[in-house]
Amino acid sequence: MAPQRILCVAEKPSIAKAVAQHLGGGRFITRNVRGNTFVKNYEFDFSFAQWGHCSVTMTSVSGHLTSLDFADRYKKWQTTPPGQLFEAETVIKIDAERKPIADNIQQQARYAKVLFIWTDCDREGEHIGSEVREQARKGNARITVKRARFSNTERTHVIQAAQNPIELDDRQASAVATRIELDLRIGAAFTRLQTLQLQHLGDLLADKVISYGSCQFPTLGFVVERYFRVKNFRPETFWSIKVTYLKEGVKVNFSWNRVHLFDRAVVTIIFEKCLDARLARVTKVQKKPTSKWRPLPLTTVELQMQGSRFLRMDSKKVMKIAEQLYQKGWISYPRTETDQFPPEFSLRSFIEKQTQDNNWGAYAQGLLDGAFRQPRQGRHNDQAHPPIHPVNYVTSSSLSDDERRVYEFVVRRFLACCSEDAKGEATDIEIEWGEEVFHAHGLLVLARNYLDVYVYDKWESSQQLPHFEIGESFEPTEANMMDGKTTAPGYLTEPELIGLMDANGIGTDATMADHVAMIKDREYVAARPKAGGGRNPVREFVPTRLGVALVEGYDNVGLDVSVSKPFLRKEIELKMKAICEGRKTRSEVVHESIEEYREVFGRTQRNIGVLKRSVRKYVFDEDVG
DNA sequence: GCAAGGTC
Repeated sequence: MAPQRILCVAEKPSIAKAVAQHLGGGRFITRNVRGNTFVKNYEFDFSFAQWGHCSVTMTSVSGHLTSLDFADRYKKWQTTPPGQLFEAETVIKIDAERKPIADNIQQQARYAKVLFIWTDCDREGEHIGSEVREQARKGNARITVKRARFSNTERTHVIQAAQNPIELDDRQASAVATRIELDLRIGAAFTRLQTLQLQHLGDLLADKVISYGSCQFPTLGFVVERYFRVKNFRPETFWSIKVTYLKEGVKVNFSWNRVHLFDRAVVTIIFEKCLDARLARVTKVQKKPTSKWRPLPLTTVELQMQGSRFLRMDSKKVMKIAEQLYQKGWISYPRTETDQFPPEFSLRSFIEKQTQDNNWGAYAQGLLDGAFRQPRQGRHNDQAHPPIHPVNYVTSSSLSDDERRVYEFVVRRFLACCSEDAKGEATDIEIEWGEEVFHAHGLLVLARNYLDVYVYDKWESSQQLPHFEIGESFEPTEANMMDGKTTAPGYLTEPELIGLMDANGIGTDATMADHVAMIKDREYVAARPKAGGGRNPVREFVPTRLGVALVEGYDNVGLDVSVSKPFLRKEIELKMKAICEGRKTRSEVVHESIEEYREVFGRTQRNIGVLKRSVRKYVFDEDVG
């Protein structure tokens, strides 16, 4: 009897190849798929515990297979009232460039007994799996469907996954289908409404698409909120007391525990009392070991934040470069939320590969020779990908300048994770002078450890404090009452923006940089290098007049929750979770959310004058009273 | 001409 055929389908070609290599034991045939240069079919034999000795075809899709759009009759902006898009008929299509991939799955499924899905183990992966299943059933209605549970492509892990198939999670797939439908309906309805209404207010906006999206608007909202905090900032004068004491040739500066107060008279009285007391007395002398923790394993969000801070590129660029490095096999998959390495992960073999480098090779060797520490475990695990790490060594001469910087960051971060924390000794001295308490803090770095390789962190010894005894008294060498002014916050920087998006659940690791780029493309915000940032300034975002007009306009339309706030997106996220946990169904959530947004939409439409006035005021400098 | 999410 001929062996059973099994069709395996991964989310992307790289996973298909890695899995084929492990299951095929290095022996497999590669076949091209007509019409697509990336997707390949790998054929090999494998003995499954469940299905016996089988002939396997391992292939992949390339992300989502289908897309959702409105039926043709709703395509014309002029003839479809935007509000109709909340209930307009939608169609699921397979775009022309994905047709060959879909056809391949149909054909391969025809003689297969089992469809074994190897998409990423996250929500989107579950949905992509359901798209694959749909195609496979078109070729073979009776095909058995299973899915693999895996979170990395290490050999033993892959084999373990192959031998323990589980079921596709339809709840997760329908949570994603819900998100897709809501994003389309809400995004398209608001985009058409505001574009059609605002476009002809003046030449500056003519032919411009003024888009709305559940992610791009809150992203804009963060930038505008900070802008107003800067704009409305009024400096306040404060007063403080500073004490210095010259001992053993060291000038020790003591800071006031109250930091500063905003009442000059009060500080003057306090200061007088101190002077009257004349002698200050040492009340606390403490030396204790301290440490600066090594960084956590690298996630995408962290790569984007640190990258836009230290590598002279924006988050979108960092992701593009990381993607290239991944495609070439130098680093692992760059889109991950996981900040913990699996326990069986072969960290040492990846460290080993870095020992040949001129800059950090000796450090890597030092780790292998005994300095290695198991990385800290963060609290995130997407169950799909390990933290970002170097997988192969590449010399800097074979990389572009940008690639070299990102690769170097990934390597240094990885080596730092596998290192000991930096160790130091902290000295704290407290004095009482009059009724006030002042303190001095000193740091002595004893062992730099991870800092030697992770050049992005700074931790330096301070000036060494002289010896003090508890109870010792002295007359301060100098004491001054100082005044100062509170300073305005800065505009939102790119790492801050990425951090806010992450904290508020706006976008995913793979899309955050896109949303940031989108609000720039739409000319809602402008990016510029932060002043005083030296040779390597971080970028900061300032909203354009249009960006301010939109946010302020919506804030005044009379909505319970403005669309520029992250709240509405968060709600969709919670509802997706409810679907995943079986507490709600797709149709319930679509119905609820559409009704909710229809209300927001209706109110916006009725008060469209408010939005228009805001645009006239900010974009066209008109006096709107 | 709309979104956000995958991916090349």
